[in-house]
Amino acid sequence: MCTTESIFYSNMTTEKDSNPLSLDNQVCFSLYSAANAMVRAYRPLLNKLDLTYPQYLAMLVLWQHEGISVKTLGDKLHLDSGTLTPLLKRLEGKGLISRGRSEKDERVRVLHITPEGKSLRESAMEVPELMRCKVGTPTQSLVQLKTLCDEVYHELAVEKS
Amino acid sequence: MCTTESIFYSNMTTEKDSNPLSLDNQVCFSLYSAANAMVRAYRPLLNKLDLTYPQYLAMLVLWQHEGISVKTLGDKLHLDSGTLTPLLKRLEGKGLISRGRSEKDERVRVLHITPEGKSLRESAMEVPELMRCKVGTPTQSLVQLKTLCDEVYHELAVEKS
DNA sequence: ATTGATTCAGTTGTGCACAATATACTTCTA
DNA sequence: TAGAAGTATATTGTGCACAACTGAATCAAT
Repeated sequence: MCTTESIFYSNMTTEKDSNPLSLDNQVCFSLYSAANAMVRAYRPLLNKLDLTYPQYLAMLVLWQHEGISVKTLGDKLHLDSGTLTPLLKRLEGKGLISRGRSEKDERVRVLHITPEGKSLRESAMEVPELMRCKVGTPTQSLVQLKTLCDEVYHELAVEKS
Repeated sequence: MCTTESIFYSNMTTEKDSNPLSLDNQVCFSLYSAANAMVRAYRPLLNKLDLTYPQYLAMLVLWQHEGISVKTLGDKLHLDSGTLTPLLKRLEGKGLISRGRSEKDERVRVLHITPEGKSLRESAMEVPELMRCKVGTPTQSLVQLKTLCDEVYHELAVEKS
């Protein structure tokens, strides 16, 4: 149940249009636009690695956790097999990973980094720094943004159970 | 040029892994996950209106601005014609909008709301409130989140020119 | 008026994101 | 241990998001 004490919008000035169906008042639209712009900004950097942003995210996890399953990867990235299976096939096609089978459980795919995948990590190391240069926003604000995004994510994700 | 004084990550604790290629340290991943979760949370609400989230956004603009062009709509939604043309055809297919031509300039499409589109606004009015109920996050935090998202968006969007 | 650049919308192709479903394998339980 | 229930991955279909490109209309500036 909800107290319905307030509507789902947020604008800074009280003078502005207070219509809840106005785009300017919607947090979600700002979130959506910022996320799109962010992926767009990554593109030229990741093109040099021949990776998309979701592929880059998958590689980040696999560089840290060798031999995990599709399920575990999906839990970490908050993505399902419908998204990951074709993405992982593309990474396999580029020779960056291998998609083996677990010996203990024939259902699970075990994901391994190839030597080429490993060596790509060197080029990827500079990406966070280059990306940081694109955003003039102070670091403290970015920390705050991350905290708020994580908060909203958990509010929306926990509710599923 | 960039001062490269800091890398593009942000974690709260100093004890944690400070690897810039760690998922836990990336603002962008939090932003990306929160945006995905948000669209997912809208889905059951918008299913009742037979709209997707981007379609809902387009309708929000068209309810407020009758007779605008695809270009103007794209400027407001930060989307291009490659995304909007098929989306608008789907809205037209549902009978919610009409896609006319400008008399002054034969290149531009003029978008109008149909009576059915207009009447859908009534049902849409409750969506922001229902959505607000899904997020326990205090309003003040959401205002802050919106401000930060808008800031990041402009940092990334202005750079294009 | 002619041409050269610009603008608007549309098309094509790729790659997510996800719902719904399928299939194969595993585990639980009677 | 046979069948039921559960789990892991894969498949199919829809709808974005965007890059790259096309074609038509308009504008600029002679």
